[in-house]
Amino acid sequence: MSRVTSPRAYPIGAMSRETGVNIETIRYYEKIGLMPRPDRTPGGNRQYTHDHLKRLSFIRKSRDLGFSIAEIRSLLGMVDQQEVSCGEVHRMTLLHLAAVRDKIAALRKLETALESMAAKCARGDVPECPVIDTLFEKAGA
Amino acid sequence: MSRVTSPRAYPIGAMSRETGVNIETIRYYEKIGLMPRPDRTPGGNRQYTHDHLKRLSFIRKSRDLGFSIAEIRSLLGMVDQQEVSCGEVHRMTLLHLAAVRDKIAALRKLETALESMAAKCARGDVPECPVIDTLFEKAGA
DNA sequence: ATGGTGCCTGTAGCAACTACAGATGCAAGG
DNA sequence: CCTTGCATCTGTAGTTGCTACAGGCACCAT
Repeated sequence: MSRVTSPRAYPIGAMSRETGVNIETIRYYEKIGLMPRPDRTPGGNRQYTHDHLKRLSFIRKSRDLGFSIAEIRSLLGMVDQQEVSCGEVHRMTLLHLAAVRDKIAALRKLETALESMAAKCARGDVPECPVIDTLFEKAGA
Repeated sequence: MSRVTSPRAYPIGAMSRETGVNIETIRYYEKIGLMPRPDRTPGGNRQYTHDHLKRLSFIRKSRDLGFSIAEIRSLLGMVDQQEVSCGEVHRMTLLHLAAVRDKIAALRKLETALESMAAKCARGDVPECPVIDTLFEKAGA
């Protein structure tokens, strides 16, 4: 049995399996320039290296953290130019954090509104529905 | 001076002003069948009634509460058929509430992750950036 | 050689709008 | 009556971040 812990070249399916990014998405990242074009086999199949894998994994993690493609592009841009300004990265992270917190706050308000709407509900199969009424309230009249 | 508190017909701009829904979006709602086609002036301009206004306002509020177009379509469907099942509306509201809570929980995790990443940061203009390192960590190796 | 995956390109679709371009409508002032 | 200028009109394309085909070769094991 051969130990294949770190194969020389990964086909796209392996990349997908390793990172959890789906194949179409990997090709999409290539198309939009987030992932570099890899070498091809004589037949035209993509052959990725371990560096590609690391990069794709970076992208995946960043996406999971809610960074936009544009933000990731900018992070990777710094990495690629080997000019990572940690201050800049920190700034981006805080900006993103603030956006996340805003979203949480907005969703909490929404949660409260939905709760109070649902609480009013008699839940019967009656035509007078407090939820619908609430939505129609002060409808610009 | 004439009191124009409730004009007979609203042009699209008035609808937009009253509801805060922007003009293109109103036309879009018409195209996808959420808003009915209004009468037109001889020249072809849309002329909305107060009922249209109420409906658009309903849509706006529902969107603000995070209901999807599909959900709103279903709510309005019940209204249109004058068969509002309050139990059904209640069920939809709770479902939506659950989705909102899930989103909040996910964002909280994300918040924590971003906080801890940002906290590690020396913030200097150094090439070694803890944030970048974190993102590259365990990159599938 | 052949079978069955795996991979290829290219296009179209999803949500829910937004942003034009280029052409009219309409209402008020002169 | 006519001009001026904002309001609207239609239709198409762009946005974000993918996903889902269709129709066709590549690759590898037997």
